[in-house]
Amino acid sequence: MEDMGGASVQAHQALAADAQPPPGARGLIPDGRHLLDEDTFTENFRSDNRPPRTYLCYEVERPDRGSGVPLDQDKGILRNKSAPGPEVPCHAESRLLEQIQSWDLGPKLHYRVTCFLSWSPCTDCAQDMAQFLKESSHVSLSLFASRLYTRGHYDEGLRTLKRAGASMAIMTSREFEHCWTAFEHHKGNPFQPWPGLAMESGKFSEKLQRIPRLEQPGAGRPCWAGSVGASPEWFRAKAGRRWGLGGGGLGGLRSRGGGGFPKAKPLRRMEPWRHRPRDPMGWISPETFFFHFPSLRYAFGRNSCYLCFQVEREGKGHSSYDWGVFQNKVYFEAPYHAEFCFLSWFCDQDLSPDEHYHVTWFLSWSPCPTCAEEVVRFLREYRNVTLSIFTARLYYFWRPDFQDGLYRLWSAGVHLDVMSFEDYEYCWDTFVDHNGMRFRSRDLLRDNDFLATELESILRTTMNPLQQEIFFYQFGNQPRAPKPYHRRKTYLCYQLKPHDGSVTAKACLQNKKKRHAEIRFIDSIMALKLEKDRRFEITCYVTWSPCPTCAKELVAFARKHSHISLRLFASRLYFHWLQENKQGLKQLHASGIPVAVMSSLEFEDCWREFVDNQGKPFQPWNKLEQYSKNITRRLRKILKQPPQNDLENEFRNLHL
DNA sequence: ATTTTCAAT
Ligand SMILES: [Zn+2]
Repeated sequence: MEDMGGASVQAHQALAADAQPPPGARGLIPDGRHLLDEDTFTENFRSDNRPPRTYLCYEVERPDRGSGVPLDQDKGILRNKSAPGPEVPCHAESRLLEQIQSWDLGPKLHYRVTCFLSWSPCTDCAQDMAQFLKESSHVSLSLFASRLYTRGHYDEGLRTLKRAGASMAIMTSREFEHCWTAFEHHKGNPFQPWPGLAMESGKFSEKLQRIPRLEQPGAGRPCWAGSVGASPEWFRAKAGRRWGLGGGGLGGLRSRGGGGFPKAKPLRRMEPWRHRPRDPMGWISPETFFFHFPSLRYAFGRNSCYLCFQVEREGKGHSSYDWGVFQNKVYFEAPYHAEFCFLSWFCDQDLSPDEHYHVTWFLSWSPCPTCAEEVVRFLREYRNVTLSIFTARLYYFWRPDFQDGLYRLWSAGVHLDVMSFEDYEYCWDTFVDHNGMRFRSRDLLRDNDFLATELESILRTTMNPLQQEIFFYQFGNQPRAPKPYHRRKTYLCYQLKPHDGSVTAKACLQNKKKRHAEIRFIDSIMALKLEKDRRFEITCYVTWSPCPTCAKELVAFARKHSHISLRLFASRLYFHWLQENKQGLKQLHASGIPVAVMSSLEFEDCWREFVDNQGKPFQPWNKLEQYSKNITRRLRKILKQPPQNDLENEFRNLHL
């Protein structure tokens, strides 16, 4: 800047160094020193553009004329110089500092510099400017940025700059108009705000204000000559609706290498802030968090679901990070669960098969079976995506179909867990508009232990599908348990269908917490709240016939729910020589619950419906039929039935 | 606390 070129010449040099448009062809008006042409202004300052370069328009207010600022430099336009050649790259802000330092300023006088930047300063520039301000008490600096440049530790930079006394704000239409008038070769055309200006500007303002400890008490919005302290056009997003504002990065995950050059479009090509109806929002309010995220067993009134997500993207030699929040919503009158919103947004991103994506969800409700199915399908298709789900509460956790959904997620390799204290803290720090407030768990963890145990037992004992070895061992009808010896426990596989429809629910249950599988089965069916005026049929396959207590419970269940007809097939008879047990079986029969012994037909069906059979056909074990016949003979004796007859064959064929 | 529910699972 030692030459006498002035701002426009420097900018020309910058353009030349860029080797992009030939000097003078675009950008600055050749004979209008301090003016930008209309296209350049629009391209660089419109906040919905994201060009990989920075323009800086500055004005200096001097106490008097001739106080050290060269006449033609009290106002100027600078842009960064990128460095394809040997030159060291230089941000526009550095060039401004160099320029100011080249002036012969009177140390007793006061100078006010106002800058309008197309991108806010990067970390390094902000630090440099802060340093400069500390050394130059006779200069004050006001910055207006069209957009926040959010790479690296930009927030620290801005904080430092602010502490050094600079004032900072996002440009509103007032500032754009001022720039238009002062720096733009507008040929007399009035400034036309573009659609969405106020919103874009407001979003960046919010983001700027959210930088912790940025605002100093009493520090207001900066003024530039002529702004007369008019109230700025703060954009206020609708309550609870904020959109993510890319870049940056959060605790522990922020991208490194701040000050990369040139100021390029942020690495992430995912842009959740583009506002389409299914796009995510940014932060949620503390109220939302404390209402929607506590781990409660009885969660009254939580009629919606929040999904806070982060996406860690790892590619060759680079990685990036994205985050946001989804809420379930109705879109063209159709409801979409939050999970679905995420998936549809994510699949819309510019994904590369060469990169790996690790997705983490923090959910207020765990996924429903439909969403679980959707997720499983998604993971099958996107092999380079892994998913972790931390859920605050379990959605309909007592219902077998919902349990099954969770089990399927888990089987598909999803890391699934109930949110822990640390997860809550992380969510607070990352997704909540906490305004610097420290995390307090308050009631968030109230039923956390219960839910964690519940999930664990769902994943452990909701065995859908059954593993092959377990099926063979547990359902085997050998008189003695084959070696190596394991205890043969009760497994109950049930299949429910409406009389005139196809299967609507099925699951395999074990005893749990001293509740026999049969009782859990009754619980499961009750939880479905089946319509009373419709007829249903349930087939159960059990490894052991019911104990007397369970038999009684089943009888009571059948009496109470006459619209449900129930059939039982047992592989083996449980302590059938005991009078009590015999009695139970008789009672079942007497109350319209037929009990029969599983034959190869039933084993085959059980294999097909409940076992992770990997498409293989059922292979009967040695003497299966013979054992089955022996047990059948025993049962008939108990039930005082005549030997095998056609009636029984019909019964078997009826439901299969 | 046998009832909580991405409001219509
Ligand atoms: Zn769902």
